[in-house]
Amino acid sequence: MDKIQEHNIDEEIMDLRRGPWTVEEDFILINYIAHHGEGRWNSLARCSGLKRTGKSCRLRWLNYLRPDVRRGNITLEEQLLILQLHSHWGNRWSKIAEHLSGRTDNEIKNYWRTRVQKHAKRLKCDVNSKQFKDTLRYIWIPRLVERIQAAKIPNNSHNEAQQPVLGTGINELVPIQLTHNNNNNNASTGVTLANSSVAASSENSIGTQVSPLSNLSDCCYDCIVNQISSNQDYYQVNQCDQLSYEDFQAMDQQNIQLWMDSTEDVFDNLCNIEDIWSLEQ
DNA sequence: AATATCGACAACCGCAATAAT
DNA sequence: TATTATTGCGGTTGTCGATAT
Repeated sequence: MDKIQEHNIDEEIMDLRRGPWTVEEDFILINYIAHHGEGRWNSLARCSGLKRTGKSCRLRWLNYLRPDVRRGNITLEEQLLILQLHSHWGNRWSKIAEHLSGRTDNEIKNYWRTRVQKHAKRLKCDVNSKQFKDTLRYIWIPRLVERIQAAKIPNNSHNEAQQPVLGTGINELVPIQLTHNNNNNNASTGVTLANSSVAASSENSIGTQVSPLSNLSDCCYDCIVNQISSNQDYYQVNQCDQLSYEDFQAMDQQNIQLWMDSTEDVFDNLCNIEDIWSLEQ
């Protein structure tokens, strides 16, 4: 008899329930934990009267019922953190979740799969590919930073605070404007991160007021898709002047401080990414 | 109005690490 | 020390509501 059969028979004998939790079950679980504390999930499952596995009880509590669990839309700041932490740690969801107060690993994992991976598909590249990672790093993340900054500016006619939470991040993509003095891969490689006054402009070419989202979506997104899918180096200014991966690395070294300086306020209430990483060393 | 498809999220599963015996 | 039970993690699947056809 294989393991799966054995497992199913065990569940039948114990008459275990599966699938979505009912309000009554939630109530029982909350009450039990209120009186006995959390942990010892198997004995909790046995003693509480719930016809669930200990695993199932634990998951329900941690991902849904726990009082400090934060639910709802992922904020821009959280998106930024997730992208940055994922670039460092990969799919270590629980580790990433440690740094997003109230968010569960499951929620972050779902966010990544439904939002981020979806856009990798649209860009026709693998989510783990260098192409996509670079897109995140040099387009999506800086764009998020811009939007966070914009949302913090009071009385701004383009104030995005009215819409601080997005269902998706890629719609805010705009091409980063790079300047590039390619003198044989020396340190002269330069970059100008997209200027929010230009890139986040809410006017289109004919001066019509449009939402920051709509003016970015189709034209710019298609531009990115076309360029990346046709395997051109997107990060070029002069037509024959392409940036290599090494250029990217050098660029990052040179401009990371600039970028951090320009986004200093953004991180007021966030953990310092570098600190987090160094603590993990 | 009925059906199909999609997206978001909840829940399950297998496995590995750790704790308890 | 070996065995068993428990816990936690990451990948995957299932469910359900919204939207498109």
